[in-house]
Amino acid sequence: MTQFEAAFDPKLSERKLYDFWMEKGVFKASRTSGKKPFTVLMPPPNVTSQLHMGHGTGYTMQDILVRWKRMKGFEALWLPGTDHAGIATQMMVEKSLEKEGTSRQKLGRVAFVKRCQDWKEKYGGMILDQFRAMGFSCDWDRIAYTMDPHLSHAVRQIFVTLFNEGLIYRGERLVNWDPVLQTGISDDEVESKEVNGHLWYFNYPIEGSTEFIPIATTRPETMLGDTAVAVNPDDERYQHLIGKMARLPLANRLIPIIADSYVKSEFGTGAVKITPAHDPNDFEIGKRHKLPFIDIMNPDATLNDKVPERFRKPRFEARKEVIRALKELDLFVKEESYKTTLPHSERSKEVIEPRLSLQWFVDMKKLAAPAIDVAKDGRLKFHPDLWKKTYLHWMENIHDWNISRQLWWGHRIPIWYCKKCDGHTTGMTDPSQCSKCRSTEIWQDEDVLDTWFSSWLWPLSPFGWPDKSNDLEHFYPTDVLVTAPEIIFLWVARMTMVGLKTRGVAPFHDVFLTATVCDKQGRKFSKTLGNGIDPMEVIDRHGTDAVRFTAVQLAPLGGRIKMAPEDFEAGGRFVNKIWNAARFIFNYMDQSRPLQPLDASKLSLSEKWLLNELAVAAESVDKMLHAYRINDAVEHVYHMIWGSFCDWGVETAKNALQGTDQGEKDRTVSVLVYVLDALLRLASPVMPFVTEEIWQKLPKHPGWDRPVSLCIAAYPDPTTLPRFPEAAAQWQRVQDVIAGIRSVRSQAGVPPKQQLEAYVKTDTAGVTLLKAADADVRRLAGLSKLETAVDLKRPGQCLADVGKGYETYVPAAGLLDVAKEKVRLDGEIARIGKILAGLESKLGNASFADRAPPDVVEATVAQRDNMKTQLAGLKINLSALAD
RNA sequence: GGGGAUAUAGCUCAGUUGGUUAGAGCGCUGCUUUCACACAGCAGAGGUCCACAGUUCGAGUCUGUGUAUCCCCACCA
Repeated sequence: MTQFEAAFDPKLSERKLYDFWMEKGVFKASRTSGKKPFTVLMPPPNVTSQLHMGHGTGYTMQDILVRWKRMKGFEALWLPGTDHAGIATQMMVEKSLEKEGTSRQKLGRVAFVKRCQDWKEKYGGMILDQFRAMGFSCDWDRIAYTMDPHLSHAVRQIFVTLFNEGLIYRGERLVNWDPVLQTGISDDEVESKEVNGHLWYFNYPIEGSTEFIPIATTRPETMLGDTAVAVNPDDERYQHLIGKMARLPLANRLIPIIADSYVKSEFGTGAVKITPAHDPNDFEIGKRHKLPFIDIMNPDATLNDKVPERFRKPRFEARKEVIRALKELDLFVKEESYKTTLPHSERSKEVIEPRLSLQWFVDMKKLAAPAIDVAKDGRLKFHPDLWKKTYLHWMENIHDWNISRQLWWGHRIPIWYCKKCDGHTTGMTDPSQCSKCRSTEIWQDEDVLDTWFSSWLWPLSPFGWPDKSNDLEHFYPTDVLVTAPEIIFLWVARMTMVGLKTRGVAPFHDVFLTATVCDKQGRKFSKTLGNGIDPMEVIDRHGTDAVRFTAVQLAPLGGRIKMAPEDFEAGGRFVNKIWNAARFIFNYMDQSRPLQPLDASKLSLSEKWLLNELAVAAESVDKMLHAYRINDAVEHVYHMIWGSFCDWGVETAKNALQGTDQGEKDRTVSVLVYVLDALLRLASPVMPFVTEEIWQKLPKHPGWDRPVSLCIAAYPDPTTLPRFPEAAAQWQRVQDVIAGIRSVRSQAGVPPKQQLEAYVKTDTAGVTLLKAADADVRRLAGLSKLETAVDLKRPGQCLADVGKGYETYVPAAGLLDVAKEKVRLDGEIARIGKILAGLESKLGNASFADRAPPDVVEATVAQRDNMKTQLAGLKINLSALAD
């Protein structure tokens, strides 16, 4: 006899079952199974990261989809992996070096890269262990890492391909320079933040005149790199100065006063200092007017030797020094408070310094065009749809992508420069001579590639691209990508572009953007706020199934998820409920008698209703999952199990189970097990552990398949599940009567234990139904006696419930509080009266009958009549109270 | 500055193409410790669906305006 413990122990069960799944290889995807593939790419987490509730929720959604498809008979592949996370990892390693009192410079490149690898080996696996704890059903045999040899090979291939097509080029540009990390970063790694700054006003003397030109700036220190002052060509105040020279204070250089329509006369003084090497706008103006570019900063954002010694300090100190110096010269005019938005580095949080440097770029325009098309014509869909606009907006205004990073951790740029000529050499193997002049004096670029330049190949490289592997042919394109909206540009858009470029097909047809997980105040989880929830901690407390269930139940399509640690209690209760329902059924199961197949001719009304509910629920779940409305699907599972199965199905079964008829007992258990089996299947993708634990104890039901694990058992198919719509509607009527009696009982303060008698006046069909369900009604409503008739005479003193198609009387001598009952009936009469009045006036409106569709009018009439009957019934009962 | 989203019960949210008496979970109140489960059962209270105007026989649902909150994008020194 199978043991059924009094309570489900997640800790014990989870480890055991995950090992069991691994051992049986149920998550492995095979190319040769003949099944249709369903492929999902796991967005590779950074090797450095820890599992947080964002992963917890987003990845659980993926797991649900994958498990669901697997059970539906697809060859489901969920591909796991990690990302080397260039900047993040390098930052972590540098920090730990700093603690040791050393630095990457002291260590040297080779040793430093080794340290990064060690770091990855040590900490890289932690998040994956946490994924196992979450029960994720990925194919671990296929795990990929962006620095794996064959993935690195793919990176090199795409670089070489794009370079040869002229889509990768080197240029001196103003890039977003992170002075802390000392590398350029892409536009997408920059975040604008509003800061309280100042606007300072200075005077620049005009050469050969006593006049001054006043300028305003938020960054006085950059004036040392000014190479012009610009005014609007139509600005009358400055017409006479255009073409003259100003003497740049402190630097003591002559700079021209130029006219450019970029300048807004109404802002500041209408005259702008131009620093082409340190401001993106000034850079453009500098190019237009062929101005000199003077770079006055070192990589760490201290001012360099292009400026007088006094100012060679960190940029913000230099700023103060410049102001002080201008005051000394009496050129300082005034200071105003000013709110402005400044670019900050996403990683180091430091203010970005626009810096002139030589970088490698990808020309994105050509790559973007097909990626725009697929989104527009629906080959690529977004869920929720509104993200399509965001995607298209970015694609249509795409900037070239700076892919070089002045880091050591990453894929080194496969370009060799020549000492003899200006040749750039690349190729799939390291060259030994310059491709242009054949010189052997060549050296490789010191920089590495942006991490995203490897992650954009995620739909390709793990499957073996650029080789034409069977895996690639089989699993590409993948099906759905589930990820956070923050990385639509960084990742989703770029994967789409490179997928189309290399394969001609978008790498997925659906993109599901997850909601952001926030605390109850709607603030994003952040380390500094300390408002985050540690998934491992809540798993420890409530179990993985509870965490998975709660996380996805709270997650609507898009938007925000407000989450608190105590929310997971709800999931825990649900797990407990399922466990106990199963345990109850087990108590009545006799292992010596085999389960019977479903026999529709022998089913009771309530059983037909329950089976019908199951079919309806399975259909809803299927529909919701297809639409990626995972929270709604989970909600349906919850209501089916708790509301329909436990509250009604199991309760009504108790009559037979606790009765004496052994045949009826066996038959009832068989029906319950059939439904339970289906429900475990239905819930398995969401709560894989508790469902498997129960399912393994369950004897095989002849109505179901029995593979080694529930994870690969057939998902309930709404098209083949039996349905009994008529019986379901009939049982609904019985439920109404039961609910009415319970309500009356509760309002009269009669304890549940106290048996009552009830008399129901109803139509012929109702009488037949209630007679058939006599035992059920008596049990569920707590009756010692139930009498039904069409022409039932109202007993004397009684409580009454008047509903649709029936009137119930409960003799209440000694129970009845006349005053209270009168208040209740008055309330009911008022409520029904109001509804009736509304319906009457609707029907009285001539244009309603005229214009509303006939079925609506018909329904309204029927409802009006129903209300009329109910109202009359209530009034009779009210007057009878006087008896 | 541009674009987008949201506003429904104390809280978090459902509410499909306009059409029966606007729903759920949590919380709250009352009754019940009946042998699956008190992590439970049963019953109940609680909503002028942000405001105003409009379209319509009919609006939580469609349109406009306003208000509030949030997000994304953007080079005004």
